[in-house]
Amino acid sequence: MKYEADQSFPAVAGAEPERCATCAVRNSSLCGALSSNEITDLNSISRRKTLKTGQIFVLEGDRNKDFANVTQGVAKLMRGSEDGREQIVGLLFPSDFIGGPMSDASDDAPYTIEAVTPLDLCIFPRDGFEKLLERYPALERKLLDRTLSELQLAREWMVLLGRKTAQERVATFILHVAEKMRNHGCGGHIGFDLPLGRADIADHIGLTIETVSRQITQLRKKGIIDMQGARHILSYDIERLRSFAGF
Amino acid sequence: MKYEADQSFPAVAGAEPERCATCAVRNSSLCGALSSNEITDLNSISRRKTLKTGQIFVLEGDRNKDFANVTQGVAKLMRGSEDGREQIVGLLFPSDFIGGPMSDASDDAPYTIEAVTPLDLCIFPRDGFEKLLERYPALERKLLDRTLSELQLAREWMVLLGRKTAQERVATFILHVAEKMRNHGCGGHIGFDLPLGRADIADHIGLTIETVSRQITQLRKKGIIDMQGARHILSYDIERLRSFAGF
DNA sequence: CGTACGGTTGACGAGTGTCAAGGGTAGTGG
DNA sequence: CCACTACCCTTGACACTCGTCAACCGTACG
Repeated sequence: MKYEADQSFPAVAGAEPERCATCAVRNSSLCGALSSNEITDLNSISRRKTLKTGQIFVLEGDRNKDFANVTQGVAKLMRGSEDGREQIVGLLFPSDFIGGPMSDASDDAPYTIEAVTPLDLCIFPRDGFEKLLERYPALERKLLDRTLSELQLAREWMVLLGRKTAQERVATFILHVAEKMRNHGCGGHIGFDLPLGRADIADHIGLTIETVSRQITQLRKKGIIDMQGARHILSYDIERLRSFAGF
Repeated sequence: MKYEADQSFPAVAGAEPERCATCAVRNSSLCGALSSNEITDLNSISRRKTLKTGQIFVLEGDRNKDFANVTQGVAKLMRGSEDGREQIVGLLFPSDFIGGPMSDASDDAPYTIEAVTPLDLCIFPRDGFEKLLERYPALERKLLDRTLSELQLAREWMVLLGRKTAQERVATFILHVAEKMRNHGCGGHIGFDLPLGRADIADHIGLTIETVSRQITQLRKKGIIDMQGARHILSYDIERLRSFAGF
């Protein structure tokens, strides 16, 4: 694990910090709300960090002092119980934002965040970031937009968990990840590597490993999807797959 | 159904509009972010409306042109399929806000909103409200706070739907509503009327009417709760009830 | 080559859904 | 004021999906 903590790049007026200008999520993340000049302020309080697969960014219940952008990789947001039950309540892909100014509660982290692939983060200390939220309304507005989108997604997932069958859950999950990976090749077909193993898929869609495995097998036998190894998924007819995803 | 549409109260400088000053959710709703002077602007674009039980405010898929505050009563936020399956993704209590500036999608309503009790709303046209969001940063900040809280709640519900047993779901639901109704009498006991019938409870916690009914009976027989009629719930030992709610 | 880990498959059982009947309660009309 | 009706809730019997437990397979890695 390497730190590049507290490197602040003194800004040349009008010029954008190098590492922002070359950042993979410069425009798709929250940073897209900021001009080259404005982003200098954000860059000056940021530090980068890389996590290996399985490493934990924050642990449920810990004091959460940092926000972050995901610049590369995938992370899971999860909640667990003592008796071993676990629910993944969200996935974080590049350009997603971690944390929000929680006014209501203590600032304890409500969820554990863990890297499911190698993960690059751009981390901002809480205090500094909140000051910038006040200074730049466009930044706060973009955070609001993102939060609303996540709320809508969480509610779609409530429909999945509350009312869909095992088969529909798996089909919906595949379509969801395909969209997030932006790998749905133009012609209505998809092909990509699942970032999650069977256990994580199960914890995300409210099933067991075995049921997930069986349903994937079913979809294969029906010719809805094709697999190369356990992780690589292919589908040549997204519409057909979508018809298996329920409502 | 009565309208008091487009009554604008010309503001005396420094004075608060009458119907805001006497509003039950003046401080607990989004309006709490605004001073007496500022709220005059919001009042001038607002209109009141009362819905009877079962009436629909917006229908899933319809063009949603209004935002609103709930001033009295309870509404449900739901999503349904053609084949009759239905999931309630949220409940709206007094001081809750309806709608959000959805930047990403079309402005079609993603959910149906229906009154489950007589419902009083304070409605704002979308355009006017969004202008006020820009003019008053405190208003937008409060909307962000609220949205973050709802996101957290939605994710708690994902845990319920994904990993809890029928019994835990019912216990969690009771505790949740008790808290929302702010009727948990000081001494660790609660007593209140459920705003939802069994069918709506079932659609909210991802079960069937029959299973909900059976689990309530179970909790009664175990002495965890007591009931007077089908709607009024009593519990003299919240901690014990909480221990049945899972994690 | 052996071990470990993740994924698959099978047999079985538990928990919840489905179908059906019966009971309470509130509102309506005679 | 009482009976009738309609609706919601409860309860029972049974079916089925999905969870549990266990064995097996394939691949990666030492």
